[in-house]
Amino acid sequence: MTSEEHREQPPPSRRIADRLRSAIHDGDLLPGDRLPSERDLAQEYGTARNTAREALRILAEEGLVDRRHGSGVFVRERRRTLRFGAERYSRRLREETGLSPYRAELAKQGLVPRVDCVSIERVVPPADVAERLGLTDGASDVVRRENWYYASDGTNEHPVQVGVTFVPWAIAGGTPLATSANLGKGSLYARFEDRGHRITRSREEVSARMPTPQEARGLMVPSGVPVLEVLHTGIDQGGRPFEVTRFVMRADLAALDYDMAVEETDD
Amino acid sequence: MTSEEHREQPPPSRRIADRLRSAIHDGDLLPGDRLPSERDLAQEYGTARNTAREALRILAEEGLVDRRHGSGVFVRERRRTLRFGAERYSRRLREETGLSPYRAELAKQGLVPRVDCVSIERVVPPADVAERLGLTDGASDVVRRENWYYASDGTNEHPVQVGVTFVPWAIAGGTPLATSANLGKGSLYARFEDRGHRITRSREEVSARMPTPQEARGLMVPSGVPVLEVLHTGIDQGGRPFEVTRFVMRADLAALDYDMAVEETDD
DNA sequence: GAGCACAAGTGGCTTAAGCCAGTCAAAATA
DNA sequence: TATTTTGACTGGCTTAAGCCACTTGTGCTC
Repeated sequence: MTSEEHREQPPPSRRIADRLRSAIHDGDLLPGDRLPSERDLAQEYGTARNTAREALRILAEEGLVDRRHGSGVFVRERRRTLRFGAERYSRRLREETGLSPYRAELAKQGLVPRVDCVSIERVVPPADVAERLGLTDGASDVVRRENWYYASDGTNEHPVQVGVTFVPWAIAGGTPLATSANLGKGSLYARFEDRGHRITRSREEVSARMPTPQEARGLMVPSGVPVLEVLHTGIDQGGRPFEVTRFVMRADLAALDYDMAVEETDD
Repeated sequence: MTSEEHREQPPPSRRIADRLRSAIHDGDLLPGDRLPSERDLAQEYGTARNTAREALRILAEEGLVDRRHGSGVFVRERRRTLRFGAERYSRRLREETGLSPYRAELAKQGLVPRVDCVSIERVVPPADVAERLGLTDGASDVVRRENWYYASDGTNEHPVQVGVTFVPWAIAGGTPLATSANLGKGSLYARFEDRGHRITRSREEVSARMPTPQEARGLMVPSGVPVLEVLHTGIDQGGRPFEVTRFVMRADLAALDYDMAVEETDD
């Protein structure tokens, strides 16, 4: 080995990506701005078009830019995110507004909600759901309700999340929960109260991952945007779980707020 | 338009990716298995190597496979995730074990924790942090403590998360909080109690995104894995915020558990 | 003025070829 | 036997060229 300093420098595609990333962070490129075209970048840096293309792909993977076929590559706009917290299960909120948690949350932020109940079925629940509902086995079928949630700012409507709710047949059977897309005033949790289950605790297991191709299509998740997955368990006044919902939400449009007492009392 | 059915079929790279993805989901390829090499795939599907390469890149972006230079592409192993919940701030847990929340959490799961306090500085806090601490402006500097958290299963150690804690100088000044990496028995929250701030509420704002290049390097985040970002605010018995911590954690190694009372009482 | 056709420009995707760098096991060597 | 060397194989990255599909603005036509 000679005495020369071997300054490990990144490959050309990385260097181009680094420079563009800096320009975005420094404000030289503002949200909504168009980046130079692949062909222009290639010429500017003296590389092949594929190399410039690779640089843009890196930025797209990081979620910094949007690539629009036929139109160009644009600095991604920072969207206002919806914030969902546990207070959305509050009966007070429900009674004051008569709205479902999702509708109440969007109303607070001046957005127009739309919820689409795409299916109601009687099924055997997935293992993790059955476990949380305390259904050991056998006659353990549940009602599965799949809802799609959209938000509109007046001009554009985006899908925000999917929620799949599982309710033991013992609770849902013979009620609108098992049959009706429209659950009436107060929505889901009001119907549970009708059946004697008042939500008093909420357990939420939160994780994040990249969307599956189906999720990416369905939620129109842009590249470089993960999803938040929330496995929510509703627990009634008797400490019994009565409902499990799996939410999958676009992480660029939604976030979660939790405001909790730090417990010193119980175990 | 003629009468022929125009079955929109995906490009070759997608088709290869789809087949490999199915093989993974169906269990034909198990976690840890090696996928065919780029050159083999290209030959098998009669495409250029770059096309096979693109297929593997798609799977890597989805977080399904690990690419190891010189070695091959492997189905990613499902890791056991650490679950962090609000009960980790409990004084009971602290007093029983004498451990910091992180150490207590890992101990419960039989893993070996390591925490590295890499810097303690007096700085002007970022705007979002200052806002949550109720610092309007002026003499609003804080102590900034940066901690790196690792987990080891006995053979391999992984970085799990970074936590950057901000404490108003009015609270931290002249205490170990402002100077010492090792905070002694009970760690951080015990020291706050020494100063008269007992944590009674915890506000956590949870979001997810792709890591920045620095984060990806520092946390060794594999491709196709997002990070969870948690902005945590500690609130004392008087309802005053006394500490804000921004956690950035690998979403493949960690998740969040929240178990909360649904509030009917206060506003 | 409204509508349409077209052309220029953009990203999407592929090919075929090549060189580089990391890995790993087999073979050669001490 | 223990160590080193070597070479085959792996992914990393680039080039140069080409065709396709989508978008958009321009200018023409009715």
